[in-house]
Amino acid sequence: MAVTTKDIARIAKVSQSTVSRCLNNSPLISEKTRQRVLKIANDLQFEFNASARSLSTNKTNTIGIIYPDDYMEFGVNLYFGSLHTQIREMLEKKNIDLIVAFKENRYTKTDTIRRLVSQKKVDALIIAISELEQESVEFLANSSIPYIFLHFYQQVPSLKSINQIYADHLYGGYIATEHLISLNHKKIVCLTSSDGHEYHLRRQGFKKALEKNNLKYSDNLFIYGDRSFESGYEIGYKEIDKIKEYTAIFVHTDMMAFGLIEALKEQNIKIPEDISVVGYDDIELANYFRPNLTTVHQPKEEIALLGTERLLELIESENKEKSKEVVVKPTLVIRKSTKEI
Amino acid sequence: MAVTTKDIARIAKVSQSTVSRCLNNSPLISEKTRQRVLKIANDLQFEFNASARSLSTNKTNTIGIIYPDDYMEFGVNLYFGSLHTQIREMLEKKNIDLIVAFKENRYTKTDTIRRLVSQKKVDALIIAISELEQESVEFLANSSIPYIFLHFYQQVPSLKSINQIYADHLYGGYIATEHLISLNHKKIVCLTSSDGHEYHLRRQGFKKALEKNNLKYSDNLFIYGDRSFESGYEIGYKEIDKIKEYTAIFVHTDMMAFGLIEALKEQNIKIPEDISVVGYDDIELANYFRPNLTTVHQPKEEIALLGTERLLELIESENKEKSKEVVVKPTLVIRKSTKEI
DNA sequence: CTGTTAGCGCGTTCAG
DNA sequence: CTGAACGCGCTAACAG
Repeated sequence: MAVTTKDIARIAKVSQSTVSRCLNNSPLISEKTRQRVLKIANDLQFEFNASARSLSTNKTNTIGIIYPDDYMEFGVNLYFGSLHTQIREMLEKKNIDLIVAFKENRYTKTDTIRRLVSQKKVDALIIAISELEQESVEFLANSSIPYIFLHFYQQVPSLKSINQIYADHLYGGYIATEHLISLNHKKIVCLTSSDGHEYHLRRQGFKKALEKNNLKYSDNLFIYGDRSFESGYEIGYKEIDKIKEYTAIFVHTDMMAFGLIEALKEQNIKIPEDISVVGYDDIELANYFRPNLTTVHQPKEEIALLGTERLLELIESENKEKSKEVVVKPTLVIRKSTKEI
Repeated sequence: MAVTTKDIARIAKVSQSTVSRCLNNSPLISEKTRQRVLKIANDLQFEFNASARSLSTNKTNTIGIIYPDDYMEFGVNLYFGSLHTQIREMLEKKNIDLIVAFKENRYTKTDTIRRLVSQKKVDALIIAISELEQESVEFLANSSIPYIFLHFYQQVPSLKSINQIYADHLYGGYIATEHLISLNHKKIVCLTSSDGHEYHLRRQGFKKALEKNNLKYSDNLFIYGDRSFESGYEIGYKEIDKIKEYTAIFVHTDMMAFGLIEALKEQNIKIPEDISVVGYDDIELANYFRPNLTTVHQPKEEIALLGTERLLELIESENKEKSKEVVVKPTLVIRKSTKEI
């Protein structure tokens, strides 16, 4: 049987409330009884009953994180892995547990965010998905729970502003393209994805760079894939004629870039001699594939760090009104898949 | 403010316990009041307060999973990704939340398993690490909480047996080696890891296959790395002279195999023409790297499935006495990195 | 079928 | 400084 404060009280011959005070470092306790009680608690390996404590303090010491449904898909997983590491690190320091979840239960079709909050299972929520129904966003905004969006960048008109931190994808698209242009490439094509607002922004960055450099822009410059290795590979064959007309290609996910490169290699097209390739994400794999991929580094560590910091601040300060948006800039990592012409 | 059963009771003009009964599908409630109460609860988007409920039922509807500390390292992450997917799937059906944790808090140096159990934060525990202090194992065995070890295969002498499910690594080592032998390879070397009991077993399987086929075995046939891509790559250079003496190499992790292959390619050694390579793990990446890797498939989906199934069974049946060990066999996936000579 | 009561383990007044 | 008493929200006897 688990040991309770009552048990300790009986053994120490004090009241249960005294035990509670000792264990919570209340100042109004004599040093002597504190020592005695602490010793007993220690000997018995006492731990508070989390439910009871939560019930009376209204704090669970648990936070929830909502991951995208395709979290476990290859590539996505890689992307979030390092984010998760950062978050873990910070929570560990505060001894906060982490419930991982997805926005919807696929069987019962219930909204997990709403459930976790309403059930008071978590003290705060990290939303690590980039798209969320307005309804859920409003629910959160109207609830009293602290939350932070990582990777969210859509305005919800009915709300002034929400706590969020995200990368500047337009800028990422811009610097990738600028890099190619600086290497004298003038014929640049783009492999992107039709779903996901971030890809839209990356396309805009691409366009902006072209226009700034007086290169001709057209919607025709986009080839659409689904972000996966397989998709890149397939397009490397299907669209080979089109791709051959260009000297450089900007691919909107590293995984697609790897697939594409593989297909091109198989068709005896050399990277970067025949065509330069820039990826996006900078997943760890970019170091392993040959040629090492030049890519846009997503500042995931920074996002996780700043986001979690902010969240902990919100939890502790009870000062939930001030909402804050932070935009962080991606950077370009130049490796071996791009070359001057 | 959150709505409680008391609020509903007030509105419905019944007692709080009636509300509780309705919401818990108690048979002793008239259809009429049930409908009325349910409607109100629904309109108010009522959810039970998890802490209060746990406190009185002694169930949290949350289970914990303990991952290895290097979870986020590349490769390990990949390995556990698909395991996680399976687990999620099953828990979702039962509407059980998942707390992910590591066995020790690196800051406070406290034992997470003990804490989660003692605090009663979880109803059950999945231990997805392959090594654990005997002390913790005993703690679990003596606690009344259901738990299951995935990937554990060490006997704890003081205990009769524990709930565990694991892959047969000796067999895995055996079939990989047998495959090479069946392709007429007689000079086979092995790239393994010194830490981790599973690698020891894989080496034993290797030895067994050699001996069964009357091939000379010696401890000299082992090269030791640290399981990473980098390690495989480095060894591909450092040990090149040794490796060249063999026609096949059995590498104990896919990631090391990829690193090794890369290094060999750079030295103009062709796979599989010059040397056949068999990996171990069958991570998804094995489909992407060229040549596609022949490897031993870890039955991770099966482990996750059987393990979680068993755990849910334990939770529901309260029948925790019967412990059970399940061993699952890995299989060989033949791709392009091995060749007959 | 329904209401009343006690209790889960802990924090927190309120007295002393 | 300490103890008695109450409440957090819910389930589970026990009476009717």
